[in-house]
Amino acid sequence: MATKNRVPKLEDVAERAGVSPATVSRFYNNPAVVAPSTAEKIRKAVAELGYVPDLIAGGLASRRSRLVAVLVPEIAHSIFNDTIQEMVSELSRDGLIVMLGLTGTDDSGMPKLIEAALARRAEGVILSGVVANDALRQQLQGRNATVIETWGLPEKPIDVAVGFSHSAVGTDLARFLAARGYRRPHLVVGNGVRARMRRDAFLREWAQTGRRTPTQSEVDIPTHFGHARMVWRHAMELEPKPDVIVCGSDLLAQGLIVEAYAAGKRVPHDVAVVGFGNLSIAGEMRPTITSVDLDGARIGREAVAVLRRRAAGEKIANRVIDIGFRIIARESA
Amino acid sequence: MATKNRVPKLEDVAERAGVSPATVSRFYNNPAVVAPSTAEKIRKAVAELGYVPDLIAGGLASRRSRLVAVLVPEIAHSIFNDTIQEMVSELSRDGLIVMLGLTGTDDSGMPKLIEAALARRAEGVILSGVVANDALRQQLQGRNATVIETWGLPEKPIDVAVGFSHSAVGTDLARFLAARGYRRPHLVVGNGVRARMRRDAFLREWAQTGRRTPTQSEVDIPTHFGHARMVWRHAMELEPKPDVIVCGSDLLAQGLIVEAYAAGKRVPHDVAVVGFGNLSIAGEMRPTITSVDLDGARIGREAVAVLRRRAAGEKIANRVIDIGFRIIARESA
DNA sequence: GTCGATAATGAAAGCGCTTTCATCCCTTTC
DNA sequence: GAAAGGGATGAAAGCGCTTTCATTATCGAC
Repeated sequence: MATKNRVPKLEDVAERAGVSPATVSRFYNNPAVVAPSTAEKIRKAVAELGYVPDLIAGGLASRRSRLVAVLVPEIAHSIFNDTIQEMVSELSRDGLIVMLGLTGTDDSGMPKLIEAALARRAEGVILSGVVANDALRQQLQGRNATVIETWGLPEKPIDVAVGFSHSAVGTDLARFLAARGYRRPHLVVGNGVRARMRRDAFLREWAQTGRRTPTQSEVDIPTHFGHARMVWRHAMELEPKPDVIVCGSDLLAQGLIVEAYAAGKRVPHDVAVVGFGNLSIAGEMRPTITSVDLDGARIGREAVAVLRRRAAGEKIANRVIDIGFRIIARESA
Repeated sequence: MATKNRVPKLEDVAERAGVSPATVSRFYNNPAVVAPSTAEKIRKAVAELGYVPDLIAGGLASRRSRLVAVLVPEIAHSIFNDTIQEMVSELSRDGLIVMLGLTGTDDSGMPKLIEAALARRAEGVILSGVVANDALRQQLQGRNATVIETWGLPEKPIDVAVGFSHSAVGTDLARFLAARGYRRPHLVVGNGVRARMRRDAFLREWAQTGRRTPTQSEVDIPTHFGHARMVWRHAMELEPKPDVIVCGSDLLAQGLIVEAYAAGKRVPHDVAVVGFGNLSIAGEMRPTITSVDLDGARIGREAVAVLRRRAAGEKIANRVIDIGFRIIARESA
């Protein structure tokens, strides 16, 4: 309101406060060095003018974008949401903003989004999943952005990775179910890299014990509630019937329980079900759902922690951070 | 790889292609005016150098940030996710990036995030919900950013609003249930402005017909699956028992159906349930859930359409866009 | 009182682009 | 064949900050 029709700039504040632009800049970026009385004058001028610093100009001059790109396949039904939630909250605490990019479940949007992130000179790029494409790896390499791959544990990360071993999940799940006495698991496998890694490890482990090969259904990712009808029908047609259905997500597991109810069957009495992800519904469903707990929020926290250490100039010794997982035994299996 | 240890800039491309920097800039921003042969030389130089334009510098010079801020309360369980999904996809098609901000369910993070958005000279600020705080309205006003309030229909929008009338939902729901012959609705009300608007309108309409006042439970927002146990218990203790439970979200409705199953009751035979939001599960649950369809994706599309029209210099005649809603009658009520 | 150290500030040169204005060189047109 | 028009390009002045380096003021120590 003070000035007419013009967004006030640093210079205007400086003039009004009777100091040089350099001092106003310091007031924002290095307040410790400006004298309290001067700071007060500046604060007053800022308030009167309604000045908001232009971080675009600032970013150009300081070569710091204060921007972190977070790229995920999708957000509508996503298991990544806890991770995103945590990252966005944490980053904004540091004055960083996040650019959200949706790559599509097939990651086809990735190249353009990475280019967009680099074009904005993002200080960090956080990807869900491991980048397989070599050209992309190249492009990400050698920029001065921290690149964090999440939800997987690549042998050679582009830069840093935070996740857990999908193979280990498959193996442990096989052991867990064998130990509980299940004989005929049916695997519901999402058509994505990670789901297949779990499946393969499961099959490998299961074969070790000389049992017969589990049956399988394939579903599109993200697997969700609505897939349950088809999976249920398929599973119930099998002969012999499976005694446990291993799902790629808790939502699908929940859906199967509902199908069971609707069909007058009981979980786990007639068939057991195990989920994946340990979403809040897993503990809230009736029966509660046995699931694999992943702590998505922790992935977010660790990723941000890496960014912070980089910003502080620390070397990152451990470039592959395994946050592990836990199989949570509940009522459904 | 071509240059050692230095991110190539526009000038480097120009030099390598044997043209002036201005021409390279035009190659990106106004390709129609550069001669095909020149364009080819530039393309080659760009590829060899691995050049990526610096949009921060570009933004400063052109006064276009190509950034829009999307501010929502939370993302982990959010009904806004379809809207966000749609907006992000659409915007990135236009070469715009989105800054995602989480304001918290009480919107306490809003001021800082708005400041952050303005500091980046965001071209658009999309808020979920209507802004009540006057200081914030002021701050948003008069910048040259398009401000879009969503999911509500304020009388006086800050700039543009895209949403639907929560009061109308309440009224229609009351009529709908009355027409179906229900007598004793129990309302589950989230402790937020919008839920209360629906509740108040429902009560008003219900009172019109001279029926007795519905019972209520209050729950925290976002309302979700896990609230169902408590709500179910509460509802079943009422005397006389409600014949229909009206929920603030489909997830809660789904939870109630599961509680009913677990208690050996049937929906809608023993008690009916209606949801809100028409998430995909509403149509997939057994029984399918009667719900209020809102088309969150459409809100996203309309918001982006407004941004596009502004960018094209059009005047926005209709500043309050009502996308309406539909009550979808299904099995649960 | 003088000297050196320290704290606070200012002057000015960029940061890597965009865009206006001017220039040059071909086509057309009569 | 000259004038007019238009297409393609270049030169140069910023965009609004940050940051280095220099300068001035202040203070304690001798």
